[in-house]
Amino acid sequence: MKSAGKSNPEKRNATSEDVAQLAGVSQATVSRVFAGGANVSEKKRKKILDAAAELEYKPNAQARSLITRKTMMVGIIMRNIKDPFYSAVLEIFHTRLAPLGYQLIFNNSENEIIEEWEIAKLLEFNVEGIIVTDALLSEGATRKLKRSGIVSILFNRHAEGLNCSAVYCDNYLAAQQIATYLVEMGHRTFAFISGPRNTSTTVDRLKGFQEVLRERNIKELTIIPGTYTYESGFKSAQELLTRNKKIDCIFCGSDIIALGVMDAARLVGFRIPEDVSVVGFDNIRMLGWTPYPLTTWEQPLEEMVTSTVELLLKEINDKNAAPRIIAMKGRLVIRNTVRKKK
Amino acid sequence: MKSAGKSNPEKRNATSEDVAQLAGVSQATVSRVFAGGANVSEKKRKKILDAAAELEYKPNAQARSLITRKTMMVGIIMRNIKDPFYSAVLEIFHTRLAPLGYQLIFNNSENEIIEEWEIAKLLEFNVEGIIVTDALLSEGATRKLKRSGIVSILFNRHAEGLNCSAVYCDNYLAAQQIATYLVEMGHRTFAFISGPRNTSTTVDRLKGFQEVLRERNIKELTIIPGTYTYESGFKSAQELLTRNKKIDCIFCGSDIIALGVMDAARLVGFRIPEDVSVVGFDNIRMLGWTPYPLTTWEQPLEEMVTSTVELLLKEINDKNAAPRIIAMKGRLVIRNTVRKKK
DNA sequence: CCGAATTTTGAATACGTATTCAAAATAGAT
DNA sequence: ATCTATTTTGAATACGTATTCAAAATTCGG
Repeated sequence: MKSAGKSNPEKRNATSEDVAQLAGVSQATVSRVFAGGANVSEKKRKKILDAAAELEYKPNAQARSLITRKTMMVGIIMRNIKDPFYSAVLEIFHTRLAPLGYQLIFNNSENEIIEEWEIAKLLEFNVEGIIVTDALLSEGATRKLKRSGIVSILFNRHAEGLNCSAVYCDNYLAAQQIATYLVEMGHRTFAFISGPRNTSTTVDRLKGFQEVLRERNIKELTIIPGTYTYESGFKSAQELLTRNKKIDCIFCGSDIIALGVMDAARLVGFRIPEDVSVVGFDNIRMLGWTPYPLTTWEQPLEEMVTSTVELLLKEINDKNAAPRIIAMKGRLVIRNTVRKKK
Repeated sequence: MKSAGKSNPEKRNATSEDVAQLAGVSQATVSRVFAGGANVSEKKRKKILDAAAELEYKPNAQARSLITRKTMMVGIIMRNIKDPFYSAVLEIFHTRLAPLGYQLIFNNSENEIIEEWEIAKLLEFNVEGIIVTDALLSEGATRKLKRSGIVSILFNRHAEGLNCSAVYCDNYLAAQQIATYLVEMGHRTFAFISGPRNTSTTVDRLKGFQEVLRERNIKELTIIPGTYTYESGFKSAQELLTRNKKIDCIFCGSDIIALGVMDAARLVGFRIPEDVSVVGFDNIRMLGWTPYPLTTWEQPLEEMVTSTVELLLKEINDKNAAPRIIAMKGRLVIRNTVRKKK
């Protein structure tokens, strides 16, 4: 005896052909109702919709995309999804793309540079675009994408020669403003606990920060590159503070790094901000939590995602559009980890 | 003048037909090479692979799925992606599914119960299965999925009548063991700051916890339902501790809740664990951070995801398989937020 | 070297839709 | 009622692949 119940596992989903038959029209007309909604008489439209409802018909996305050459799918490749900043990014991307009918194919990567093999599957699935967060695309990957007519956009990174659009927070400007603020608060000796060296993020921030220091003729800047993790921040701060006690202020490459820095500092006996000031970057939600009233730079998250999606759509609709690089501003959020020094 | 550069936007991707022509064979043979790898002579295979490489040919997933009736796509609907526990879950799902050739379509939802309209798009795209984390499927949605032959699996939830597979941590057992541990540590008055009431998660834990208390003839248990957020935990603890100072221990529905609880408690002047003990649930990575040395229940994350994927594949390959509900154990992780009371 | 068994191959077809083109139906003007 | 302009319709086709079926090529045993 077969398994009971009404569900018949052999039954195929209803097709537009089935609907057409039930409604007494041609398949073409059914298609018109579900595609453009082009000219079709009210009478038949109603019949078709009724038939479709009865059969629980829904258009087949694969068949449709075969003919329209639009898959309505976008790939997203993320590093660091465990960082709350990027969890939020993902959520917002979905919130923006879903109403437009786009599906989001999620991919994880550990790599600083996304290579061809990592996008191969997305190519087979003919995504219309690829969003890459916190990482770069290799030259090979970029070339392949371009040749396949697939739009790609870097989120929170940019690269000069790469011929690839990007949306990011203007780290140069941000670092300048942060540095200015810190100097005006009376700080003179600095450390920068950053993310990986040679990424645009780190380079730009360093440049902006150093520029201000140079103008003010301040020389004390220790640079410690690492990764964007709590552990990295913790370790770096521990080393820094035990070997050199004369740091006024630590500028961190991300909030998560800053949390590690704060915990390490406190563990070594430093009070924040009395003994050492700390500044973060991102303004993640956690900073509302009491142990971490971190002064930080807020990235305009929502706007960055909005711009990215706009750019994406624009390039999808005009494959000849030249790549654009959009820098967004952000703002300093002052909480309680920077002291006023006399 | 048109935009310069070699990329020709009108160029279509190479098809198996193109490859066939270049290699001097039939389209069918090309297909055989890329599909099953079925019988095809070494000589021709080589020719075909060379031609394919030259044309940068890759099979078209949509066309393929049309004929094979396998889309190699799985949908995942997540609540609470901002909770680090679930960020980790997502990452692991991708890590498990990618090597199997499955693409993961990410969806976000705020809802406790996923309704039909939220899965409609996934149905159009013919995903082979849907994973739902931390939420339930409505009856309508479940019925629709079943009728469309789409597998669905609840992750970290379960429901009796729903005829839907589930993988979750055995909350009943966990709560029992936690309660036993707490009682043996000398605690007598308890609060349970939980997630939403009426979810299996909360119900099971409450049942297990209460059972132990009943056995030991302990009556003091205050129950405060909320959501799985820091803010909810913070607020609940604040209320609880200002109105009733005689709580030995607070059992929290998730680690994130517990972090809010701890911060609130400290703010009100309670030391942890000297004045009040706190226990969490999940064992998120953040617990390695110094301010939060939380004793908690570790969910066997990796194993849970592994089981979910196994179940998924099994049901995809045998649509008649009866739904299974798998409860996994986990273990108590003792850190430093529960005191030994005399 | 021959016949049988086996492997390899290509022509044809199906998957489910959108679109083109010409025919049919309708509306509109007189 | 007649003729024209417009709207609505269906037959046919294309999208790019996997698979079936029968024919062609190869291998094998003696």
